[in-house]
Amino acid sequence: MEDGHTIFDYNVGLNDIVQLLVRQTMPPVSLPKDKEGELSDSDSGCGSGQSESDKSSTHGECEVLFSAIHELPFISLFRKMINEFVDARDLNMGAWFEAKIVNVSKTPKSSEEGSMETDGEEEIRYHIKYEDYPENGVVQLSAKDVRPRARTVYQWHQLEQGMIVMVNYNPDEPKERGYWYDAQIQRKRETRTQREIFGKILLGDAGDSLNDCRIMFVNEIYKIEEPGNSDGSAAASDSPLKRSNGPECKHCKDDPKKNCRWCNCHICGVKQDPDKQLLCDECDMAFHTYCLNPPLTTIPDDEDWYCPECRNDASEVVLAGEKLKESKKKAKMASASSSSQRDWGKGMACVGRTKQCTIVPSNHYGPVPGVPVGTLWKFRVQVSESGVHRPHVAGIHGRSNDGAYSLVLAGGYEDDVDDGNEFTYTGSGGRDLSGNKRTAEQSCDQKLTNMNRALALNCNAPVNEKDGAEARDWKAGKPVRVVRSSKGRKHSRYCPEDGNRYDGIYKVVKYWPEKGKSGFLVWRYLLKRNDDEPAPWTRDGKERIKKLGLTMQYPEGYLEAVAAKEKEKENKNEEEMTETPTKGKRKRKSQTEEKRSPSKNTPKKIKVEAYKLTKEQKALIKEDELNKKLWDEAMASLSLGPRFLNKVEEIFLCICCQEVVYQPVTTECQHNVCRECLQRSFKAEVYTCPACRHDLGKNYQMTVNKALQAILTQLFPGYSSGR
DNA sequence: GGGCCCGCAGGG
DNA sequence: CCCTGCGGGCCC
Repeated sequence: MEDGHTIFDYNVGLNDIVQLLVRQTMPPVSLPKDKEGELSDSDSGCGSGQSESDKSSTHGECEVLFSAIHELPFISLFRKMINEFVDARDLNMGAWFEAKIVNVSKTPKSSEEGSMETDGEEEIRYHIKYEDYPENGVVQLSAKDVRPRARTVYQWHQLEQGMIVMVNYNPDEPKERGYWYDAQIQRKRETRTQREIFGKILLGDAGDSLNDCRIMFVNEIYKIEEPGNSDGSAAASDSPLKRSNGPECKHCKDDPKKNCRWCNCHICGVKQDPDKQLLCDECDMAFHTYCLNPPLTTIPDDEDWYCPECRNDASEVVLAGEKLKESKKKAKMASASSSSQRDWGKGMACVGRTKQCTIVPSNHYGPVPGVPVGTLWKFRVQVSESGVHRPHVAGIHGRSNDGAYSLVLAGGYEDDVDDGNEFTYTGSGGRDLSGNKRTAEQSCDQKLTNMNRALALNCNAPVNEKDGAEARDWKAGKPVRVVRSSKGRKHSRYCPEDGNRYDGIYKVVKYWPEKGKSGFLVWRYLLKRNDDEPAPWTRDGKERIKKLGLTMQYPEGYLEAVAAKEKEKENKNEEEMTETPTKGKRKRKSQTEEKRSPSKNTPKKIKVEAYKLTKEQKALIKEDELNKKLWDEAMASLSLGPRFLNKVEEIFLCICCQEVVYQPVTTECQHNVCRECLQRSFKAEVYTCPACRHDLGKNYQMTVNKALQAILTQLFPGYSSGR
């Protein structure tokens, strides 16, 4: 994002997924005042195990390179250094390569604020050329990344634990020859047949370090040359024997006869015409100009070139301050051509979910654990979030080859009758929804497809798409969760006065096609209640609702937002009132004010019946000794009644998948993670606890906490299905 | 109070 | 990807 722009400038909406990269601020380039201090920096790998006093003793007997530079006139220093053989670090890999100094320059050290003010400090830049990579040209490096060429190979007996040396290592293929890295020796072992050295590979600024790496080439371990501590200038001016690196290409092992799509043309792999191979600036793969489609006759002039796989369509890129491109889907929607100026971003008409029910899968039959009969939500979107009825608008939720999981009674069809324990319901379809509508007049016959077929499958009888069917044993049919909406109140006295209420489980007794009032064929269903939990309109049901403290649920922040709006309105009214004081009419309390007060007070006023654990559940909790602390915390919430389960869900949420832990592994650092999630982490070579980054070790034994799994399955029956 | 029509979620 | 839909807020 550009400075001064907000998420809104990019038209990012609720629930959009965006990818953000934190922009790196360039670290200030600095040169410590004391050169010695810099060289003893353990990260640079220099110093090779010398004591501090040893290091300072080198001062004074230095040769030109790396000596107390600012004491010499710069020009003479420059002359003496040029053409010296050095090892230079590749800042990306952290490995050292043979190089030659071609120039030395002094640049003022820039201070942290980026001002060009110099405080007398200057930085020496070495301009070097890698011997084996002439194509890299001249590279500028600071002093810590350049040092005298290594020339002393250690004898086996000279190697000791703790020493810092230069070794050949291949991080990708540890048994193969690789590049030259600094390493600290961690272990040395000798058997009759083998000599083993294990070390910590030091990557300098390119990365951390790699622990416990087996060094394959123990006869080629080099001493790191001390700056200025050489046996005369010969060593620095004669080219020492070249060290051998691993093959450049790990795919073809540099075999010139093998075609290779990695180190040569990515399309044909043929090792010819290197001058006609273009390098992609993104993936670094090479491409023959003539292998491209269409082929290029000349090398393009552009500074950057991207291969067909990496090239971005410029018209798809969103620039700073530009709005996101409309999706193809949205472009096709009727709204695209509409000239409506309405702001659909406000209110509950078009909001997306902010939560998702994960304790049961979307194709779950039966009650949702933790949601008792009588639960009341203001908006359909909340019912969706709860998992009781997932579609935002649709009346039936189901799958045409499985069955229906839930439905909403909202009086959408006037044919329907409802006497609470039994109701008739009309299927969906048969309407012309063109013009981006969600509902319309019945304008053609309904078919027993989609949700209509789904609901038919709940009936305990073979499906009949022509005549319908009646259940042999209606209670044996698949259960349907039923929600009644206040919108149905005009036809049914069983619907709530406000909002949407979960009324329990019903079953399909029969279904049949008939001519509706519209004159078109509709599918009709008879459903009958089959739930042990008392219905909300019964005396028992009302009592239970009271006991459980079930009150209207509003979306987070909704009441506050409405109250603020109301206040604004009243302020306006107030002004008008003062202008006409004679009317003196007492203002009616606003509707929302009336609603808010009872719901706010309920937790205190009405004592909620505590959640009751069965004996077995209690025993299982006790058995889960590893999580005693967490269970103690959860048990303190038993008094919340059904909300106890929300607490448990929160406590045992897997930090990786954000669902209740499944086949949980309880780590030694007291966190619970799904075994699968932890395995995924290990596969990515991250061996730490996902919750706290405590190191678990590569060989960590993942033991599923069986007691925890058992109790969670009891509390959330069915939560593990589909995982 | 009723018509209009939007985004969203979900199935197919 | 397309199709479907017993919501819901704003405007007339």
